Amino acid sequence: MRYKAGLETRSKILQATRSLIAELGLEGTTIKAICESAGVRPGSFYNLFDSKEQAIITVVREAIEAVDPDPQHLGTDTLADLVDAYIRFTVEQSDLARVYVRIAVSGTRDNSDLRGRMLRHHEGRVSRFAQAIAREHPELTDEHATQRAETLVSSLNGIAVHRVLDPDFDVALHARALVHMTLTPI
Amino acid sequence: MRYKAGLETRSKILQATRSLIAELGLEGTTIKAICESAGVRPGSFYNLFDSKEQAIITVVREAIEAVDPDPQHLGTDTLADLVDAYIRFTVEQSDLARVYVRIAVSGTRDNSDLRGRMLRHHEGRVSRFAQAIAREHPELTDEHATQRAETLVSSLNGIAVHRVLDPDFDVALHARALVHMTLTPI
DNA sequence: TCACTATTTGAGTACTCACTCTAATTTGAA
DNA sequence: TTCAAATTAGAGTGAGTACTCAAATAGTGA
Repeated sequence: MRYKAGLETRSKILQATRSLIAELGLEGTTIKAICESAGVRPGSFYNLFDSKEQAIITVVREAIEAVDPDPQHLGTDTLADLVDAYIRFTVEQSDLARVYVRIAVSGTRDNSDLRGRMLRHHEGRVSRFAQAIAREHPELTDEHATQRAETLVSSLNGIAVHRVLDPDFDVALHARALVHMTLTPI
Repeated sequence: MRYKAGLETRSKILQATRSLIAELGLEGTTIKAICESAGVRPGSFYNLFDSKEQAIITVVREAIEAVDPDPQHLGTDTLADLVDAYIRFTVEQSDLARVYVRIAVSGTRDNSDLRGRMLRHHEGRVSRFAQAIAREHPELTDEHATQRAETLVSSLNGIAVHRVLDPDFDVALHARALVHMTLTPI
């Protein structure tokens, strides 16, 4: 992918993948459908992506990065910012949030490659939440901040999963309750 | 299914489905694999089940019912009992917990039949949690108890999802923290 | 302009899947 | 013992899947 034609094809494929996920879910997002929707032949697809899975993961990752309140990881984000970004992703990109969860729980117990990546991503998020908590509550030890961040992030994931089931679920309300509970001294 | 032969075949099929889910995950749980493992031909399978999905859902539902602390719904269960049952299911039957989550987030936005069943199941659980909270904390209004139950159950789901990703995740620790937070007066 | 590589083509491969159907066999109540 | 219904066998169906590959074409730096 060194010529601009390749870049354009890549972006057409990612756009088609995004639309298909939103319209038809993961089952409708086949290579055939992606290629038809992008106006491209399978050979071109496989010239740019190793697999269908790779294209889907790329779409999800880009969407998550797009709502990052501190993409450079400068430590300028507050807990409220982070939670807000999380809520925005789950509410505004609920189709991709569903795919994210599906990827997380796909495969078998010992499907180490993909699961490892998801875990690292989760740990990165926990770490940023923990730092934000520590900045706002210096009285907490790092260990405590991390533990609370871990509970909070996992709980937010649960909120997001439920929002996938029930579009009327008030994500913001429950997220706020969780943050409040997390920051209440015990 | 009126003769005992049918009942035996049914139980062989469910047992095979359970093993396959644990060994190979949902992708390995094909009709072919189920039938081979159960020593049965596809025709027999479809004499007893309408679809592969039905057999899988049966397995998951039976496992959830097996850990119910109050199967008759008499209102004798405490919040601790309910949370404990939840933890036991996610820890002891983590393969089925994974399948449960996968079913919940499968399909498209508007896949009403299955999603509706999952939602009703969730609401039933929230209602039992809310009643237990109300029994233990009569000072809370029903509305508040329900809202806290809703946050708690969704959060527990998140803990369960994360446990699926990371078998070392301390479900009990985080569940306890959540319960404590939920019951702390605001 | 040329040479080299990126890109595209699209028919084709090799496979899996859930599920069906008819005929044979077994069951158990009357 | 009879016999209708339950159960089983198992080859077969048709539709789908992700992905490949050799050959044609287009883009770009020198």
